[in-house]
Amino acid sequence: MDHRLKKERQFSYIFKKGKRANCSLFTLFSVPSKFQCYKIGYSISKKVGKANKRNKLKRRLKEIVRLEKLPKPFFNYVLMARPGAAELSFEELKKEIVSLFKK
RNA sequence: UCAGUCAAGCGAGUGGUCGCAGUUUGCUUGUGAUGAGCAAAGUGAGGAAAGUCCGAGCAUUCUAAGACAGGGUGCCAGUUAACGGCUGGUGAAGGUGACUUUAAGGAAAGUGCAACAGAAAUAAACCGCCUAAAUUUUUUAGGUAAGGAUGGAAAGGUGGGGUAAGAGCCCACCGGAGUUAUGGCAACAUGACUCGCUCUGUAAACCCCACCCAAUGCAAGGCUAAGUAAGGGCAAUAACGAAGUCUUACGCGCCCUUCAAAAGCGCCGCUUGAGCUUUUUGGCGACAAAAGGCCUAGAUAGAUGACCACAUAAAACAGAACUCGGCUUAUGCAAGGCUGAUAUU
RNA sequence: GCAGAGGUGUCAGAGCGGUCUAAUGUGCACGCUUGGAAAGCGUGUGUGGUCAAAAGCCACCUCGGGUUCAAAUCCCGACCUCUGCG
Repeated sequence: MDHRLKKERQFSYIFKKGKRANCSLFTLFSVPSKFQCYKIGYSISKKVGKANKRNKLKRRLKEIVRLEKLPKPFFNYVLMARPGAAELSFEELKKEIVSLFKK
């Protein structure tokens, strides 16, 4: 099953209606859905860095989400990164994201 | 040893576990069409993938020819599919040198511009110098571009002769123009002879000359549904058609909306290509030719991450998006050659 | 991915080869006006270096080169910002 969000409309819907959870470098939007499988999208703006930095950050975020099994079923998420997020190491990222999902 | 200069080459290895994206094979299962799931095998970013600055392929615009406008290039020869690139030369400039840089045609086809300063800026008498006359403070007329002052630029330069004072007026050297000989494919170089030689700079100002260029970019464009479909508007020797303008030929009615959403990639274009590599041959070289071997990303919210081990395992700039050839910029290493200085032998 | 536009004092914005590089508005400071303010009027005002200070001089129109006697302006290269195209 594919757990990625891909459509422009879904992103704009979640940004509008979702509940926010903040920390210094990330924002998590969450919205309840009808389906059992969760969906998660990643939004990383150009201010974070150049193409290779954004790519690497996204891969790491995907890896953390996969290993820790954070998202609950019947929910859709968008994880947004702010400038500076690309400078963290893998372990630091892990702490940030886990605490964010607990909120 | 220090300083410099040229610069070949390399730029995250190997094995394992989990995870991601194509390909092939097998099994299961579908659509109007493309497909989807599971398992195994094997593959998976760069020297700049970047900037988008040039040049091509490829695709579309019914088609074709010409003129004007517009744009580009600009020493010579070669190289290439092509180029504004590259290679080898020539001239010029910089550096003690190795070496580096170079938009380097034409100002005698024409036009424009040259602020301020200065007497005068493309033609000249402000001061000065000399001669003559008047007057004896100086003024007037003429000669003169050697000196002063201004400027980025002042009428070829330096020295000597000459002269009332001066002046290519005359001479020597340098510079310039023309003719010619030799060498070179050529740019050009060297020499000889002639001419005393008015004619600033700017063409990265307009322009002239020579050569080249249609425009738009894979978000091009095509396929499935979907084509002689339905509706509306305009028009009759018209209008439309290469997308700036015009002419000629030629073709043909032209334009808009809706039926279709899933679907801003559902599928094709999409990776075998001016491809990579080894050897030999030709060439100073860029490069070319021949023979052998190889198949090496193809995504579409856009595939490479995490952990462990190997003696250490750390590291810059940085991520393909139709594809090539260059240029430019960012950046970690670095063999070796050469130059200058110092020291020792 | 492709195509295009721009960068000038604190801010906005003209100038697009030449006198002293920068009009105008805004902001800021001071003065006049007022019982006090606002508005209005007038004057001044970019940054850095040199200097004890003022005046003067020099440099700076995103940055680095080039053409020219002279460049914010013309040419080349970089950096940054913004816009359009399904």
